[in-house]
Amino acid sequence: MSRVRGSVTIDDVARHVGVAKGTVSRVLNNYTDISDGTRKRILKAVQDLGYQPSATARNLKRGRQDTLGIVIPVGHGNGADPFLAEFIDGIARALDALGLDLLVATTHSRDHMLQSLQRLIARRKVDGFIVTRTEVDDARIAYLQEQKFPFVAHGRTGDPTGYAWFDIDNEKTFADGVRHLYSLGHERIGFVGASLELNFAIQRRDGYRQGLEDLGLKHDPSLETLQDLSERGGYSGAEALLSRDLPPTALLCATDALAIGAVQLCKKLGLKAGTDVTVVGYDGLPVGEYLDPPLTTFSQSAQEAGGHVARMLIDVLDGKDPTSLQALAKANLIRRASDGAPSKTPEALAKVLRDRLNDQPYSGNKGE
Amino acid sequence: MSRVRGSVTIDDVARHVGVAKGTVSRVLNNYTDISDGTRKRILKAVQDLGYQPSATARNLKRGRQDTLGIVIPVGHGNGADPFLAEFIDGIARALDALGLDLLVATTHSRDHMLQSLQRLIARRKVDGFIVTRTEVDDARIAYLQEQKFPFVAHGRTGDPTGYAWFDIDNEKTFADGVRHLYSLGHERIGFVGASLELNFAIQRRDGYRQGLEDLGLKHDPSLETLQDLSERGGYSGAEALLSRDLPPTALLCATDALAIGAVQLCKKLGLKAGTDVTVVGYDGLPVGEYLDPPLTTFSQSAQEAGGHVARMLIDVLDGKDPTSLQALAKANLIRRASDGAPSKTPEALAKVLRDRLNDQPYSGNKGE
DNA sequence: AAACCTTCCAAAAACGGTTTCGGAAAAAGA
DNA sequence: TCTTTTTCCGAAACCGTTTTTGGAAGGTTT
Repeated sequence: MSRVRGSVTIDDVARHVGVAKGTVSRVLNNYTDISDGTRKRILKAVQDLGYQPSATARNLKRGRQDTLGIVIPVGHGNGADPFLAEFIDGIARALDALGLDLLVATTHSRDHMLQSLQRLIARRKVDGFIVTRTEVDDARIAYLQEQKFPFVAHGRTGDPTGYAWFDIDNEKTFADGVRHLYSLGHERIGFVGASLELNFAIQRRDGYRQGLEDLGLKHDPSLETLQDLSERGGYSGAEALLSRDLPPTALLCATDALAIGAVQLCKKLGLKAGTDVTVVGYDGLPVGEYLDPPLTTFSQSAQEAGGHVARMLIDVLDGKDPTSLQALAKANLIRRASDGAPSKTPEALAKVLRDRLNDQPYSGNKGE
Repeated sequence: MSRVRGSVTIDDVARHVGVAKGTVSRVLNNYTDISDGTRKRILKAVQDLGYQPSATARNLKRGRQDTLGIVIPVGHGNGADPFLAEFIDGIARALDALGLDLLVATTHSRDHMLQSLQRLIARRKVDGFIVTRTEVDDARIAYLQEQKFPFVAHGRTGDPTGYAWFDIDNEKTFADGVRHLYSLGHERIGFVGASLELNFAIQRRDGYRQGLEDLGLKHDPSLETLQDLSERGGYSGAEALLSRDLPPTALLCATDALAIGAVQLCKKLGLKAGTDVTVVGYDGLPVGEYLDPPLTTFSQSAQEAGGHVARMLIDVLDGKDPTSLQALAKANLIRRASDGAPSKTPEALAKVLRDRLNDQPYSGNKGE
């Protein structure tokens, strides 16, 4: 690869003005020990020549890159996460204001993710990391802590001490979700969750259980199912729960993708979400609005979250104690039309379903 | 911001082995004038010490960053583009294989986009750019060409000569779309397009017109409408077209977002897409599958496109003539359920609509 | 045996900035 | 007027690599 630009360097400026390059540098970095006269002359020359310092040279001397990194896991074949796109936008905006940049690496396996992290650190391409989709026991976080490399996590791990994180209060949100459903009249409330490796999956399930307990509802384990984090998973999960002897009248889902699959199953069974069965998701995906029925969901602003996390990381880099940087945000309920008062008792629902629940295989055309 | 790591440098390795650092460098860069003995000793030391060269120092000397840039426009408040997320993934994967990285900047206005470009170039943070969402008359491309800075465009401009690009054959795809609808039995086919600043908008409209001409169908300008690139735009566009005296029985939409809005309007009018009116989109958004009805659409693999573009840019950096790097890809029809044979003649449809088309305002809850 | 190649590597010079050090000139104090 | 302090800036060191230069040691030719 060729190097293209014979750009103007600090030496050119210095020569042009007739000063030492150190002087130019000092002017540009706002040192005070420069007379007004030379400062002006130098500034003018900089302007005239269109000089911009080379980030590389500066970084070399300063030992800092002015670049933050994010390593994003791209799922097992499923499309890219719409949440992440907005999240990245939020980060990029916050960084832009400070003249920092964002390096994005994608990874497709756990090993590869660690490798990328190592490479970026060892080659000193970034000053810090943003870690997303934390797992209960997260190898990346362990590694970064061990290396004492600055980072901020979006989401917590099983042991959320000793590092900076920003997270949604999943427990509270899902407890609120249960409360909401109860206030609509539901008493048998099912939970379609995700595999417990991801920490938020645990938190959301716990929130669900806590919500039941708060209301004095009995926790029925048969009303809880853990599935793949996909529409397909939501489909199977809903199928499992609705085929119980006494099915739930409402399904609280850990993510919108799961909820979309659940709605899909209802449709197959001739059940209308929002009236026959209530389905609530989480993520606030914009597209939820165009589903039939429009999906009721919990939402956080991914963009705000990104900005927040970015600013936290900058604080860490500025030397703030990571331990003191831990923030919990709230998600808000967006009521659209997939929730409502139960139109049937669980018993009545069971009766309707017994007739229909024969063989209704999943029929999306995504997976295999 | 603190600099954190006192990592091992090439000097450490050299001292450890007892050679000059230049020698270590030559070993690591596969020079041939090193005896097998010292080569082995050095390699071992590198291994033992866990030495990784500093990207910054190397870049400074080589004048190359091993980093590519992408500046992505984030729309006017609408959510992040799901296409871009996959596109970026495709790029990142291709780069990863070569040890390159991707710098992502987001911008929210035209001016700001140029600024970002300038900054990244002047500070020499990237070796080349990937430009997305080309406009007919694209300031970014003009700037990059003027600066002779390497780049590849995803999509063409009005004058697609003199630079490397990768694009979908929009004309052909949309002509095919018309043909498909005609083969289903439609003869009055409407087009819901997007504002003509974006180059693909022109191409798609032209393809629509070409398709009509190929089939000997008369082009009726009143069956063509240009809208904002959003669900809301699709809604208004469909509304406009369906309220013609002799409405179309099929709507070909320039993007999925438009198609989603069009389906939304149909629903409001009590029309079922796929039977009463046919709606076809473009983008292959995964979520289209979960709409009611599942959306028929044209699809290209965003991930493949990203990989392709990345490899093209690397070719450019390797000195290939950009002019010789221009590729046209095909999009494929994904038939789901929003298309079908017309159930009514345009006259019959008009009659049904006259009764219903009173005041059915747009009722999404996104924008206002 | 002198002259000439090779082979291999040390030393030093970049790359383009920032930062430290120190000293000349000007200003202030005695 | 002579010292002391400030103000301002030049010179040089440094960041961690790559690349150029040149030369010592050994092997080949004449």
